[in-house]
Amino acid sequence: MSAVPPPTRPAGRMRDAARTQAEILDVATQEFARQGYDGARVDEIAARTRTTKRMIYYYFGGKEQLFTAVLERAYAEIRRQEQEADVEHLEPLAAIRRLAELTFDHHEAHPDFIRLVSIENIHDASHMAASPTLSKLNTPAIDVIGRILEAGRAEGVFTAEIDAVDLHMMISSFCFFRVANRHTFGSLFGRDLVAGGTREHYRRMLGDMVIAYLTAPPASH
Amino acid sequence: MSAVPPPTRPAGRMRDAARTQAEILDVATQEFARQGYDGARVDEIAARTRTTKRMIYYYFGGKEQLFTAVLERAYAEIRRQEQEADVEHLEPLAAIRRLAELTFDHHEAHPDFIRLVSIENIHDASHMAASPTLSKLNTPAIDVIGRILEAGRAEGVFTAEIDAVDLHMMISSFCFFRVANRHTFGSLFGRDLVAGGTREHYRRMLGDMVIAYLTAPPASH
DNA sequence: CACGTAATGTACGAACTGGTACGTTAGTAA
DNA sequence: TTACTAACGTACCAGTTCGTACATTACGTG
Repeated sequence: MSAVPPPTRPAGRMRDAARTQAEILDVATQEFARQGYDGARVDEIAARTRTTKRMIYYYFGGKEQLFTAVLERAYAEIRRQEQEADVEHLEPLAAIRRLAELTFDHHEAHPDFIRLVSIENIHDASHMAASPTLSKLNTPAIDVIGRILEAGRAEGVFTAEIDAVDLHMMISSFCFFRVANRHTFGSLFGRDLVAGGTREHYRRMLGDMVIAYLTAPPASH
Repeated sequence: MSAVPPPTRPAGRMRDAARTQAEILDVATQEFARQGYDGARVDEIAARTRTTKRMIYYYFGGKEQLFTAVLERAYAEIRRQEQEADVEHLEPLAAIRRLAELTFDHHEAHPDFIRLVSIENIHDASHMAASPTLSKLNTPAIDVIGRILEAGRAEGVFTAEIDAVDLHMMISSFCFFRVANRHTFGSLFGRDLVAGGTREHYRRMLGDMVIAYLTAPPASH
């Protein structure tokens, strides 16, 4: 019978500022996403870390700044993935559908991020407003959409008069709602929007919706 | 110089259970919507009431049950308004557009309700799940959409194969996102989705989107 | 190998927060 | 009028929660 082994640290340096900070951010992201800003506990975040609460204040200053740091890292990751998206070599119709699908997949793959955004909206985006990093965040996705829209209109396949930001909003709202509101929606209508087999169904619905809007005969507007 | 007058009660009975409960629910709705569940303070709710904290526990039992009661009343009000909607005398196309507009207007008019739903989703709809009132809530809007869809297909104007719940989701997602995410969206893209002059713009966009989807030529699906 | 500093751990406190024990009063029915 | 109960108020507590003072140690540098 061996005693419970003491919690082993990952090999390497015992003191590693970068790793400690990253670990705190990882745990804090989970904790904030699951419990909300006020629901999350600094002690709980610390306990789930290899280090102590002292380090949270040492590196981040406080709960508020920790949450801001969590948001900043989450958005940075989004932007990174957005820049990887390569759809501009496609025909405008295919490009838009592909972009919508990438947005769709991204929302489904990052429910914690969706929750953080919901939480930040409950707080009137006060952390974002106070963060130079976040308020000056440029979003490459908008430029991509803008160029596709331009190409599509030049070719005559897009009839709708909509700009890039609004189209991005249309796509995001569908993807965001499906993930963010799945609990109340499921409870009210008995339908799990994120259930296994439904993914392709909603993915196609989104693409069809966006394409239908962009290509609708002008009469119906 | 007269002293500050003691807080005068509204005329009538001094002790009125129904009025006290309603007042607590009013304040609690505001407080929960603005601060979130964990951010809201029972003491603060009580302080903003004509009565004391003791009454909250007397009538509702605790913070958790108070939040559930707030949710129940908010959803009851929604259902009441849904039942007033009278669109089935219209042509299918006009009926759907009108229904979408009513949903749109309702979301814009009740931002507190939107926030409560966001908050409840952060908590995985646990209060709804525990409330018999809320989990057995039937939603007349779905039946209305179902009948309009049927009529529209019978007339041949609707080509899309979509059921009532999914169409409701499509409409709700647009309306919900616009209100719920206006803060982060505004911060990121510098566009206020709920600004004064933009209402008609987004209202039309929603209607066009839904109609375009429902009437799109089958080839594009 | 000494030494300075960044990095870390321990212990603790002040304020807050949900909840309750206990006492009081307005309204009502007989 | 009297007596009873629903409705209400005050004071308080126990546990929690963010934050910090102080001590300590690993690690790079010369």
